[in-house]
Amino acid sequence: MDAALGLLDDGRPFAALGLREVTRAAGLSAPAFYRHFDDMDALGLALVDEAGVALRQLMREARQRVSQAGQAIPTSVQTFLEYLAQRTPEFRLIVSQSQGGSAVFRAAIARERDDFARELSDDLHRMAQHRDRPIHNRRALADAMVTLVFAVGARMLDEAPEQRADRAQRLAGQLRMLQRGAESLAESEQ
Amino acid sequence: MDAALGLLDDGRPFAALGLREVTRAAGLSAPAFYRHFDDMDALGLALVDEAGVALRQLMREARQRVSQAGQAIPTSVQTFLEYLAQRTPEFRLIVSQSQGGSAVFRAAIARERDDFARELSDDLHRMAQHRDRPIHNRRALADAMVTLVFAVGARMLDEAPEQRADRAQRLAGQLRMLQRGAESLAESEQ
DNA sequence: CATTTCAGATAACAACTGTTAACCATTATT
DNA sequence: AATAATGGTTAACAGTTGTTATCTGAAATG
Repeated sequence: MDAALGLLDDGRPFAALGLREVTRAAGLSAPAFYRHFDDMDALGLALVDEAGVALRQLMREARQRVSQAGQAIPTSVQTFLEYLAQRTPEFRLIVSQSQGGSAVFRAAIARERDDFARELSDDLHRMAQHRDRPIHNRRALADAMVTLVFAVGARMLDEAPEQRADRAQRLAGQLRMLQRGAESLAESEQ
Repeated sequence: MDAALGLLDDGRPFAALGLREVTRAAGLSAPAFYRHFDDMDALGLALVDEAGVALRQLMREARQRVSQAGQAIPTSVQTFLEYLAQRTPEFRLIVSQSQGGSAVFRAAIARERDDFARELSDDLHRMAQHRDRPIHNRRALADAMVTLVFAVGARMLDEAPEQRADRAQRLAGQLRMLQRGAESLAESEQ
């Protein structure tokens, strides 16, 4: 699995990886592959699962930090940046497979993403009660936020740290727009 | 070029296409490929260019419709939906290559995307003057909108028309959140 | 009309692909 | 201590890949 991740530098899609190529990178013979996976697809799914676990860990960590330091948006973006630097290959796999994989893959990733959005939606609910500012359409807001974070994260993969910092700051601003907009729409609805 | 697009159904990444495979689908012999392109990369870039042209056409059309019918966000989303249905393979190529291609590809697509965002930003400027509601960070707003539209469009590729309609409606709501948020932030800044 | 360009073809190349069969140590299990 | 399971090996397979050299006919150009 590490060998496969290692081959996914620049935008190399997982589907363009060969079975033999992976075993070669792992220092094994080609038939040894079948001792571990039926298929290249099986390997890919295992990697997506692993990346999902890491993502959930990240989210728990972000929640904890927010509960201590407040500043929900900047803190979360900061945590996300650290995750990105630390788990670059896994995140690369997720974003690349989310649109460059077969149906099974895309379904698996969509599930991870939806989990993420659902939990964020719950967080927003709690925050809204706490701050006493209702939110217009909680689920749509969470969805937009997650979409934005993933898309910006994907673009950051190509960039140097300074550029990443710029983009992160812009991302925080965009998230604030979303949040503010959802609150404002809730008010003018009443 | 049509043959290559035809091979890109489900999430098949362009990088996983073979030269021989493409010529075979086109009803040609393999060496005939070299009469037209140096490389598979050259083919890919040509396709991206073509898709970019279609995208700019779309935008001009959307602008024209908005200037007649008003309703900027719903009209634009509607136009985008039509584009999506009509140019599915090209759009699929764009989203798949935007994260599953080599550096050259990603650069080419990023340029198209930034053009799109810049023109939208100008539109927003004009609209803001017209409506007399200033906007907080025009460029970031346009960027977020484009990001959202592309990401949602990508997810719609897998879906049936009814689901697409739902998602389009949600997208319109999310864009409205962004717009409203940008206006609200501009007000509270003064 | 002669000639060049264009767009195709066939044949052949070495290299690589995924997969299977048969075999071999080491490690666990009974 | 005997047996089974695990994780690896080599050899071989038919197919496929990208690329080159060489040839052919039609179309455009002079």
